[in-house]
Amino acid sequence: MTAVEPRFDPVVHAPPRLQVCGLLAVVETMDFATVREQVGVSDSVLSKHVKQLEEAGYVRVHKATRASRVRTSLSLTATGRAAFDAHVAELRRITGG
Amino acid sequence: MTAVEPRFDPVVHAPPRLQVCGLLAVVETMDFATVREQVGVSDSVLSKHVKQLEEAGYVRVHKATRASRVRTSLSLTATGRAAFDAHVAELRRITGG
DNA sequence: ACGGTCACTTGACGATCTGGAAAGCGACGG
DNA sequence: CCGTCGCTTTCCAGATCGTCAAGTGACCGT
Repeated sequence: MTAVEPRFDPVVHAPPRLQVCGLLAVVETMDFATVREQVGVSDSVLSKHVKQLEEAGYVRVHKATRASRVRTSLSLTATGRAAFDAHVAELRRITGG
Repeated sequence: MTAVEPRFDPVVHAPPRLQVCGLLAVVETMDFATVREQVGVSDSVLSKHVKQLEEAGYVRVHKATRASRVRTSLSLTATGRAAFDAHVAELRRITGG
């Protein structure tokens, strides 16, 4: 529905969020903790970036009880994938991909 | 798995500077005015970004009198090209390219 | 039931970064 | 001289960022 024209998306472009999107782009879902380790940031930092991605409608946050603990898992929404793809396309264009 | 450590270069990563580097990467030299038009920013903004790239040793600024006017032309230094290439490689890695 | 721990979340805060507007500046051209 | 061109610099106000500390809710051991 929402036409995603290739352009710079500041929500996606910030390094930590670009990494999160990049990780989520190749899997169906990834645990909060795993993303945090891969990105190499603190809980609070990841939490804040995830919140921004969530508010932009790019990431879905799912909480489920696993191993007697509430674990948070993240996944890209269709909108998020579109935004990420568009942004990557734009990056390639700019960087002479 | 060890946490992936992204070597983002903040000097190159900012949108306007990424664009400047992208432009300069495919030509030997480009006029200040042409870069300004391509990037779509004001004189002052471009000037400030160019200054940062220059201080990082990524861009060389050359002033020459042409048509009775001092024209400024920009070009990537070897260091700048290396930094840009490395950054683009990092972007591709992160974005799954 | 109660304190402690886990897995995040939120708030406070200082530091950094940006772009726009406008004044500055050196080199011509009239 | 004075004005214009082509940037440069300064001032400013807003946005963003990461750190640290405190907060929240669920669950576990005692």
